[in-house]
Amino acid sequence: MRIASFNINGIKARLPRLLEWLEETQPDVACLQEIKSQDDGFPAAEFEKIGYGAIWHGQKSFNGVAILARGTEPKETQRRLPGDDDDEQARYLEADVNGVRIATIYLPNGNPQPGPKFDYKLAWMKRLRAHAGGLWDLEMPVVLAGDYNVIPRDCDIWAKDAMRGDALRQPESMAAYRQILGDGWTDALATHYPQGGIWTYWDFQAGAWQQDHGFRIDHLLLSPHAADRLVASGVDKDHRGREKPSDHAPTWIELTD
DNA sequence: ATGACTGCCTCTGGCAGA
Repeated sequence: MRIASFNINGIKARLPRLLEWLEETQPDVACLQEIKSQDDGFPAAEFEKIGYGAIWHGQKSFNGVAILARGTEPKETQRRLPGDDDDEQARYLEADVNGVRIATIYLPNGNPQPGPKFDYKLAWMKRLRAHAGGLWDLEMPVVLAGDYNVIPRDCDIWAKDAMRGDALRQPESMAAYRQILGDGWTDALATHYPQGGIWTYWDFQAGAWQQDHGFRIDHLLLSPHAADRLVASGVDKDHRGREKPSDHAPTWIELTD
């Protein structure tokens, strides 16, 4: 079972790239972020045509998440991250697919920091940790897949000192991420690439892609029942180099059936 | 380094992204 996470940065602008990627790599589940579309603009029929069921949680202009499943309909279990009734941002969606609980996560960027946006990021991470605790208690395979907007380690970025003042690399956000791992969640790509050097994001600006100035911010976190089944993981890097790409590359894991 | 790119909705320029 292949489960992928892909921040597509606009589902309308990226539809050709997205359909091409689905047909080429045939993921069983695709967790999407930044669809930047309202619910009624979501191109569900396009996915149905190539055999994917879908659920989505959209928002005008920004954010927005979706889960696609090959040959089945994802069974929605949660539509928003609990813990703040005033939070209107579409950043979380969760479903069961073939016995695996899967969440698509678009964690707040948090810039500029310090400031209210960074406070929102840290509060959101606290809520995520609390909700993950409840999922842990299900004692089923759980995969928390998404754009975490956290660079976990020095070896997860092209230069040790790059992005130093950025919300993606602040001690508080890195510590909050480590805290979730400390609860027992497995960072799949860190397991397979302990030395780092594997990127999931390259900025559109300043020739970052051409110079391979990237970093790793898209993560798949696994509960013990999922981690036991983990056999492979990777990044579909070549899709970042195509025409009109997202600034993120698809990131995936393979679980045994 | 002030910016660089890109998508979105449209106040077609301002905002957000990372």
